[in-house]
Amino acid sequence: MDNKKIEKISRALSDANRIAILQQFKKKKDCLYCAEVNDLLDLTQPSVSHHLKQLVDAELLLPQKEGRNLKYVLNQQVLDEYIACLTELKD
Amino acid sequence: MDNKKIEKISRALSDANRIAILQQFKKKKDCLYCAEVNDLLDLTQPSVSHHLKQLVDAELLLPQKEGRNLKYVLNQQVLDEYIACLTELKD
DNA sequence: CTTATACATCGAAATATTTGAATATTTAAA
DNA sequence: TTTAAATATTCAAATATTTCGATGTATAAG
Repeated sequence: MDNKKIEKISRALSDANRIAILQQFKKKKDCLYCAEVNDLLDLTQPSVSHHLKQLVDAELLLPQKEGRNLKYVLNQQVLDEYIACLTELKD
Repeated sequence: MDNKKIEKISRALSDANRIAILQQFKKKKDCLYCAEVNDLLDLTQPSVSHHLKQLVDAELLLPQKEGRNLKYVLNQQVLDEYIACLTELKD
């Protein structure tokens, strides 16, 4: 993972709303629907869409269309790689 | 570690210059001097000072004065706690 | 085919971040 | 005690991010 990617993922994680989205996966084990995120956050739909886009662009979330709905799953591999880079900082 | 802290650390990590500073510890194993960071980055002294402040405010770096000089050490404990929070996201 | 639902995009305002010139502060050296 | 060196602070400009209203697009339902 290069520094540009580390920077992008870090930026995606640097917002309270986006952290809340990711933590919601702990409660809804496998996946989260876009509509559920709209209910979770105290923001308008375009703002939620913006935050989800940051997480998808960082590849922390993988989107899957289901008709009119959008389902997200956590990208554990990218998260693992990011954690590995941080672990390397510790020598 | 609460979400505010996760947010602050993530933001501190979301900049190419600050990532470069942290990675420099891999080469200079124990500590880094402020002057070394000024040499490392292609920025003016006030800008470097700003970036170091972000890292210190996030407690990723611990500053130690040495006369006129300033020495930084990596705060491995905070880094470990941050990594632990990210690991928890994976269920 | 028309309408409703789910989500995305655009545009603009508000806010935050990054940067550097100028200057201040602290401490060591002369 | 004057001067020089290392770092911090202030201020303003440039840029980026966040937010939301308005609107667009895709798909399902009637």
